[in-house]
Amino acid sequence: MKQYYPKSGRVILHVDMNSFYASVEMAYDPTLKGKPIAIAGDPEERRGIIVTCSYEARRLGVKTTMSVWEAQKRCPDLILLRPNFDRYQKASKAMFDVLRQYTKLVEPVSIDEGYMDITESFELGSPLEIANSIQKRLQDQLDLPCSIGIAPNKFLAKMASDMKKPLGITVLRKRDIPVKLWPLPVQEMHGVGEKTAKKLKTINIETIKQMAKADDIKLKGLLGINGPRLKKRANGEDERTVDPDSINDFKSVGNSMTLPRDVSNQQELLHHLNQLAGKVASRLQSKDLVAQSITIIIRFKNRESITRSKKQTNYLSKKEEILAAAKELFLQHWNGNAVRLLGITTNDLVEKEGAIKQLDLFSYEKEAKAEPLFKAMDDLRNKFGNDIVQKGMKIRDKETTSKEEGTSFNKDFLRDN
DNA sequence: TCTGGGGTCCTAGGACCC
DNA sequence: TCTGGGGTCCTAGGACCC
Repeated sequence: MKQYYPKSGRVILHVDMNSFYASVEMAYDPTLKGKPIAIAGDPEERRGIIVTCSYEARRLGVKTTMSVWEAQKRCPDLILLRPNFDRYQKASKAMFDVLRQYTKLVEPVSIDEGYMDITESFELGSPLEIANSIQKRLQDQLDLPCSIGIAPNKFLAKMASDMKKPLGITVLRKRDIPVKLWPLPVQEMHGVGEKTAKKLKTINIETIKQMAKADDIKLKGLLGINGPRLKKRANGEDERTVDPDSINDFKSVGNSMTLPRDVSNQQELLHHLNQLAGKVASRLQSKDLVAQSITIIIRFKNRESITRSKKQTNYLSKKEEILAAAKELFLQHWNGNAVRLLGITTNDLVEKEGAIKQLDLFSYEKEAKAEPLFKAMDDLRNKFGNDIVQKGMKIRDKETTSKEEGTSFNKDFLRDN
């Protein structure tokens, strides 16, 4: 195999699975192949939406986030499937295991997409050869199609993987930017949504090229620090590194539910809050995390919503603790109007081991037994600043809790257990 | 008789401290 | 006698993404 030596810079891949949930279902049941299928919540439920759909369904006018009844109106033969998250989770793990055969520098960004830094992987072949090999293996071994972008940084790789679907491979080099990237509408940029596109239109920015050439001061006034950042991206500049560990740093864990019908009965709402608290607690515990803050969300019948949060004096992890904190916020802030959706989110998460250590320190402090340790930590703070001391503790916690187990990757990943 | 649920990041104002 | 400005924490809301 011909060796490829990078002349300069990085080589980043963005691997994006094509209509992931639908593809997993078709891999699981091949008789579904070639048919219009969609993954959606309960079809009997009036609030169900299309989560993902096959390309056959897309051709017939079905789109993600469309309500189920509208999708059925457009496509009467649509096959509706309930989501099977365990199945998708398994497929996802198998897929990332394949990616990690090429490099350890794999950063999952969601269940079905991730970045890879293959700068140092040139002994495996050219970037294009590597991308071809990955795509073929995912297809042959897992029966799952993907698109891959190849570029010198994350932003360009992400834009590139979007350019050809399904089963595309797109190279986007710096010199390709004027021809391949700049003609696109600015809302195609990752990070520019409906609202931002609307704002940009007020200063006559409608294409990525216009964004690339825009005035920094104007952008900053309009979009804050995100303005100049987007301009840099439009010019193909993005320094973010591929971080394999970022997936483990949870910032929040929460659950919410749109109620089967709008509810204004307090007892009933508290009952739903109780259910949510149970879900959040079990997810926190399975991740070995405790929370220092809690947020509730209440969406009313008219779709307006409020969030209310409170920093806690104690760490939360048990269902009863989470329910008590959520209930307090709810009773304090609910105005009695009919509720459409309820949610509980826990924030400021700390790994349980670290939290116990800190609690231990706290109780020692009360008993004034930990003088030497506190003095040592104070010394460190004086020397390096508080950040370093906290980071050190966090890193240590991570090392002790990291775990990995192998999975054989073949199509059977879907059928076992 | 439309529009879910899981997240991340940023902004902005007020409290509080020095 | 009338008045500062920086920094951090807490809270609420908004934009965006998959």
